[in-house]
Amino acid sequence: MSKAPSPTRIQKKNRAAILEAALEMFSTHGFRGTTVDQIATQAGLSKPNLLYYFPSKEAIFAELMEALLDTWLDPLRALDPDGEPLDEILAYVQRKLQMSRDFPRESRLYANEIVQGAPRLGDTIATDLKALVEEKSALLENWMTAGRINRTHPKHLLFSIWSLTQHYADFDVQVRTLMGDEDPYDAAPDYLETLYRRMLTPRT
Amino acid sequence: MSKAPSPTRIQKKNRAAILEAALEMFSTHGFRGTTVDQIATQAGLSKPNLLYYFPSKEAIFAELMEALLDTWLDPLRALDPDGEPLDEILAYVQRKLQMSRDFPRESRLYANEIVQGAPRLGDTIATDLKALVEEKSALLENWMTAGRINRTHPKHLLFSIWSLTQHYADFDVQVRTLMGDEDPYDAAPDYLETLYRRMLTPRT
DNA sequence: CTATGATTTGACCAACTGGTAAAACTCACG
DNA sequence: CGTGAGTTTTACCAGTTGGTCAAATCATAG
Repeated sequence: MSKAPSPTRIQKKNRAAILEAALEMFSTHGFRGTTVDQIATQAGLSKPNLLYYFPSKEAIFAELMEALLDTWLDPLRALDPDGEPLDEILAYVQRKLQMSRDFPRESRLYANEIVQGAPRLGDTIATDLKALVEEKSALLENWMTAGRINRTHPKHLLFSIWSLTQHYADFDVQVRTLMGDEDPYDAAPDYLETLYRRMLTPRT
Repeated sequence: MSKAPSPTRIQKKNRAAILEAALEMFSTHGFRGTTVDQIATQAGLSKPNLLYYFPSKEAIFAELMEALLDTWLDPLRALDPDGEPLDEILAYVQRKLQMSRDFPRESRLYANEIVQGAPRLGDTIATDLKALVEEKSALLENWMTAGRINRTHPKHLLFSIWSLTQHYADFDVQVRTLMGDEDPYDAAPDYLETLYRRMLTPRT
């Protein structure tokens, strides 16, 4: 069996600092646009020192991506089959919007990766994400068939939720430039709630 | 006055080939992720030969961006104050969706730039785009005040249109992976039309 | 054909980048 | 305090990259 060497206090601190710095840099400059030196400096280390903690630039990115995906799908997983459909969906939208506000860098890291064709992520999308999406769109389909929400295309519904919420993180610069003083997140929750309520409330 | 040397046949052909190749590479690998050699090869030229037509990698990118922005805003410019509000908006949505289908690389190029903080575009957004957005959101505001469409936040309305339509180009890999055989653009027009119709049709 | 400007190429370079090796230092623990 | 593992630094390297330059080649008007 492989012995897991328990990390020292310094290891824990430095690995965390590196991942934090890497998230900052990768999310704004992309993988190729980020240098190991930049990450090291941002983390307060020298380049060889950083490479003492991670074997390569790729390894840092990979670890970041893995952690990201795990938390990224949580809001969707939480969509409860036993809840009230409209409430469940609206709550999902708000959770997703909250993630854009709280973890914009993670959102941009993901966006960067997908826009460039998901070169380091393709498999995970095709398996984990795909499975989850199939499960949840079947659930949406059932709710529609039962007449509990308006009929529409379940997958496009999911895409629209992702796109609308992540837009506030991914296009943050543009959104803020165009909104001036007004904080985008002041009106966004209301806007999205209204949108999906009108979209999905069953016609009586 | 500066004399504009009229481009030869070869110049026209090669400059076009370079811009086409650069669009392909920049949109999938980003600025830093693309090498001049890659662009040259893709365009069927040698690297020094490419640099005979453009002074630098930056210059290629800049020319691409300028051309992009011009066409990118056309659909919004076409929003007609004298048209029937709901029809105008729905038509705008479809035009934008059509652009995602026809020019996905341009959409991804733009997305790449914005996600990374618009380092080479900041000014244009703050001036040209901002002016256009102010004008059109005032128009939307008027339509709402006149009760011709449901009241909502005009800028968030615009953001939502951009995000929903561009998502199909920017996240193309993810969308197609999750939809399997089904072509996303089969159902997308209908989905978006329904969404905005329900969202905006005035309550009688 | 030929001269002249337009185009293309091969050789090259300096800066940068990811990564390595080994020496030097630090720190916890007996 | 001493000692060995854990940590950090200095020096370095090989490959890549954006870009230059002068020579070679090509196209075409006269």
